[in-house]
Amino acid sequence: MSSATYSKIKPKPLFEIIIEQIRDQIASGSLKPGDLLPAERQLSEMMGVNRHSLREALKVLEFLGVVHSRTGIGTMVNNLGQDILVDRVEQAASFSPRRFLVELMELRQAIEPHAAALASQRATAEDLARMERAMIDLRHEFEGGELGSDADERLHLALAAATHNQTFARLAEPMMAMLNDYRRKSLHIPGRRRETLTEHERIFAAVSQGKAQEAREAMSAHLDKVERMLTQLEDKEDRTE
Amino acid sequence: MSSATYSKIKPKPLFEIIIEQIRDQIASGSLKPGDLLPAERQLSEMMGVNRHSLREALKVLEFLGVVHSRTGIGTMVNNLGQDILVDRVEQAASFSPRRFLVELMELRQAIEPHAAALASQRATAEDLARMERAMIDLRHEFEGGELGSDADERLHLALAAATHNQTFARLAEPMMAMLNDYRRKSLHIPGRRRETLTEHERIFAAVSQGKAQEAREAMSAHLDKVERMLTQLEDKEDRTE
DNA sequence: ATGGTTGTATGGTTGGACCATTGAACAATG
DNA sequence: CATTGTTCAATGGTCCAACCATACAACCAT
Repeated sequence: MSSATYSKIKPKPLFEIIIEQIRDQIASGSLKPGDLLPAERQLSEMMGVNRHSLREALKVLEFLGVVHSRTGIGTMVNNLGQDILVDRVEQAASFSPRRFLVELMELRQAIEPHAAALASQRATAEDLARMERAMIDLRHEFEGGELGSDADERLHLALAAATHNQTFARLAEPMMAMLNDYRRKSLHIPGRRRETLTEHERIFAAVSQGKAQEAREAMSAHLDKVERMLTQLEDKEDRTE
Repeated sequence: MSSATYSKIKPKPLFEIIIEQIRDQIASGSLKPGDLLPAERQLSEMMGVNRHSLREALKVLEFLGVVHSRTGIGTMVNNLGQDILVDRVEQAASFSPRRFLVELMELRQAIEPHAAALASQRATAEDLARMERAMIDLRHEFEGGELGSDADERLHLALAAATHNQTFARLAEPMMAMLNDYRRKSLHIPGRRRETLTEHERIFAAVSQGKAQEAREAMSAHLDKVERMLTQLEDKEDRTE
């Protein structure tokens, strides 16, 4: 057997090449927000591709919000944000089976209580400060009538980071992102914000005091509540469909 | 001036409607990950739109990672959410190769006891049969003087599958695969095989009898032993390096 | 069994056509 | 002069119809 290794041959689809080319033009400043792209017929000829292939690329960019096309006018570069980068993670949940959300919550039930226990043993002063900052923000935003879903996520991520286990931290990030949609909805439920606050306070207290078992149980109880909210929300959506 | 208000009339582009339709099919479970979509020509006719309009939608979904098309085969639904999580675990290995084994074991400590508890509640006769087969093979291979690392891995994977949580099952695969090297080494330690066998028998017994708490503890105890073997082996390698 | 051949279904790409909308230029109207 | 209506060219939106390249299955030849 030969020891030579072979890499997969992957001819890049045309539309992806076109996407990159247009994205580069925007990134390099050749195409500034507000600029009008050349007409499709003209641009496709310049690129040496068919108009359809060009349109496939333009539709992707339009869906991502990078450009927007209007009949009779042309295709314009949006001024929205410099980061043209696509976050697959953000949209992953909405393009996944409903069942996946339930599975994700079960995974949280497995990981986060253990993470809380580890964090209670390993959290540095810096870790605790970051968690406390999220706690303070969460409390303020609730009192101010805001949702506080960002502070919620930051707290969980800070806890994952406090385990000083990079694998935990790297896993927690997409898990939280994929549950973002649902998190925002659940915080609209009456009384849920106050509950959320006390549950998080209990978790943070246990972690900062180094009580591993208490931290594990507090997190587990919190996730039980969250999972109950999830099924409750899903039932409501099913009825309105 | 009239007090009447007018809302902007915005006809949704065809390709966005198509995207939503396909996304709903996936979210509702009508299209499961791994499923093959109808052929473009066929699907476009079913939807009453042109093939090109359908392709504009498919290219967006493909760029987002929801779906992937291959010439001569068709267009298949991806496991976007699960893929992201699996990627994170695999990427973590490249970030901290040295301490990754330790981190991975901590992740197992979090996931597998929970998985064992879930499996004890949900395992079907088929699941138990698959686990038992792995148990029998493990016993036979040990008696025959073989390593039995394959049977070991199969048992853990079968347990993960028995949770009937596909995200657990998918995550277990790379975790087990990356531990394979170490597993073979540890089974060379004198007496380790007999220990492994009794530990696995205890786990299997608890799961097959539906004892969730017992299964959790048995798995946790097993992983404690494994982790101890791991650090022991690492120390030995460090001395010889 | 192994390897080559053929046929068919698939996505990839191209060309061309027509429609709907837009804005500008221009004419018609008061 | 200001307003309104008309025409016209350019643009994106949609559709129809091919042809190419790949993949797989079935069959055949060795």
